[in-house]
Amino acid sequence: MVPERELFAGKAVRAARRLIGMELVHRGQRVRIVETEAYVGPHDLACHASKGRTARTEVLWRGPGLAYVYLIYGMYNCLNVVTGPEGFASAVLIRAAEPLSPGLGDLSGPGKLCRALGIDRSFNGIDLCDPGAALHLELGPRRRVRIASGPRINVDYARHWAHKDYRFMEAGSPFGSRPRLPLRSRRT
DNA sequence: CCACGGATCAGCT
DNA sequence: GCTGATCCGTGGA
Repeated sequence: MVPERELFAGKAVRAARRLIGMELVHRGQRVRIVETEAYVGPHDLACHASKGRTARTEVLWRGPGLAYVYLIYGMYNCLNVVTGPEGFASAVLIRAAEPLSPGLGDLSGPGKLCRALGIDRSFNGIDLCDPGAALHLELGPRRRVRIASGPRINVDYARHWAHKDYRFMEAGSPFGSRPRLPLRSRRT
């Protein structure tokens, strides 16, 4: 079952927490999300929306539940879920997942996850809440997860925004990216 | 037109 | 811990 779009229509931090434990499905391959980062809006210097609306980032303004896929360092793709009320540009980066289908290999990083699932920029704008979409989300089995938080990775340029605890990970998961998060931990 | 830097990763030290 | 690979998006001239 796909998640309600409303789950992503609020603040990015809330969506980032809720995405932990959800599953991504592409061509019959299935993964379980264990790590996310929130990019909370145009005022967040680490959020691509802070640079203004461009052809690349336009999907961030189109509404919650859509995929924002961009190329980083010339060689890796990163998958995000657009969040917030329509017109408030924010998103959640999917950083790592646990493989549920055989043969997927290591998904412990945003670039690796996209490479393993074959996600590239042609998926930009796809509706992740549409069960018929080539790539979509599904609610996993309902289960309580402990979530640890810490600062986002590689956003040192974002001044005080770099220190905010906008990175979330299933506590103790061996499938997250490094560095691990022994930080704050709380049940949701 | 051109220069610069990045929401990464693998491979090394 | 550090570095290079690799190329698009952006901003300035």
